[in-house]
Amino acid sequence: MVPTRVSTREAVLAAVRLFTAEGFDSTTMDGIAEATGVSRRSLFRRFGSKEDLLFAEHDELFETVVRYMEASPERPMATVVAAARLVFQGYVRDPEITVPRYRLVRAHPRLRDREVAMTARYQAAFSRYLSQHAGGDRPSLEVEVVAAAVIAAHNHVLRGWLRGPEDGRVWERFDGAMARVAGLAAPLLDGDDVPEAGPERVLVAVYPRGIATSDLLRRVSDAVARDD
Amino acid sequence: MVPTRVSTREAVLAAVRLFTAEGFDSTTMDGIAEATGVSRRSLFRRFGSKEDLLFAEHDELFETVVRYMEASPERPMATVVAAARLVFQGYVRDPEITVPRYRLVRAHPRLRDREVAMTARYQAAFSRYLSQHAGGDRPSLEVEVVAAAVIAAHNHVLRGWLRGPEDGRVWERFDGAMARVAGLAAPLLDGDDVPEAGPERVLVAVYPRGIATSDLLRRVSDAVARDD
DNA sequence: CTTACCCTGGCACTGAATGCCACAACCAGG
DNA sequence: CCTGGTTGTGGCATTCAGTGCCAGGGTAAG
Repeated sequence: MVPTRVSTREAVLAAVRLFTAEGFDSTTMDGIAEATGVSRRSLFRRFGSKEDLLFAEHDELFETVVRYMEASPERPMATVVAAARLVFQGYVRDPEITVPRYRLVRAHPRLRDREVAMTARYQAAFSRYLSQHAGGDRPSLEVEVVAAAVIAAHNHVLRGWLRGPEDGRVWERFDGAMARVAGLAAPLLDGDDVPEAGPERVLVAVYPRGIATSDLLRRVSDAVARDD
Repeated sequence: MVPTRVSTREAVLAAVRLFTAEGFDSTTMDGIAEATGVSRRSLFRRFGSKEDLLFAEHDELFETVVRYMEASPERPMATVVAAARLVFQGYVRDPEITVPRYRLVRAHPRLRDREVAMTARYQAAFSRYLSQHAGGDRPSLEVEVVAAAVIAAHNHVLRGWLRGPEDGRVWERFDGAMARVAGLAAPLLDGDDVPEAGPERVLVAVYPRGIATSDLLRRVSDAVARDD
């Protein structure tokens, strides 16, 4: 095993500094190679592309999170929330990278897309995990909505922190948001799809003529849910 | 106004065909230029990049959807659901592009990221719209979760359709999923639904106990549609 | 007709990204 | 010690996406 010349973190840090100083587009891989002391060729080999370099340590975190979930076969929803916590911690613990990167991301649509892809990967991983532990072959609508909600809540709190990293109440905000989402998720992940045989029921709905069909369906959905 | 040499749709269609035949990476912009009869330079000017070319008509749809929402100041949640319906329709109505593109997207991580960025744009637009109509300066946690849920439900049904476009029940599935999400959203969002005055109608439905909620919603939807 | 505008195409150039090859460091087992 | 396999590394050449610049041509307004 040949040890790598520089750690991932060192390379990312150097890249973030250069991007911030000179702008993302103006910074060349030659420049980064010179700054890190690693050849241009090796940078491409290890990190794939200039954009990927900026998110390299985040990719490593993703691997960690996936392994964590795979090792947690019980209480799926709690595991997903804990996984989201790991991700959040990945940001909060390393503001030296994540905060300036957030500024770059906001200014650069291309980098923004790259970060969005990152969170989508988490969302897909959460969906897959929840689906497997519900015994489904493909993620159900409910599972995907829950995963999306967890990610949305995570990102909501995260963006707040990234705008003002001095905030001391981040973790309370995070746990509060997750509790809110978990409360939503519980009824979604439990009942619903157990079509048991039995006598018929009657639904009577009174509603204004001209109501949007989607609104009516929502009301019916609520009524049925209350009745179950 | 000088008319454009080829329509966006023609260009996208040509690109999709080339990508499918030769592979995305092996297809050069020179090749696309030759196939469309437009110079390489003009392709870059109009579509930005090789990836963007593949999603060009989708970008136009996005503009349409945003304008639609801006023109709908009432009943925000119903508007968002209708907007999602527009997006869904954009896919279903043009399988010649969307279905082969889906295959490309599944095979190419880079293209997948690009598509994810697309849906993220919708999600952000939905959040912004809901937030404005709730009188907030920034989207609240609730608003962002609802937007994420709508997008997740949309994508869930969409992926099902993309895997098997011959499915005749897509719209029922879509409306069922949206009704489910709208049911979730109602308690999350505050003053969104003021039941308007007007003559009322009565719906009586008889159905087996234990029926899947989505099935029930579909039946109700059909009945209302017949009655309108 | 003339002016302004805008879409178009050609050309040259930068730089990201990849394939190929050689080299150096480490780790077996003989 | 050395020998072969593995793995990270650097140099070199090449392809091609993407951009800036400029020139032509067609359209609409004055």
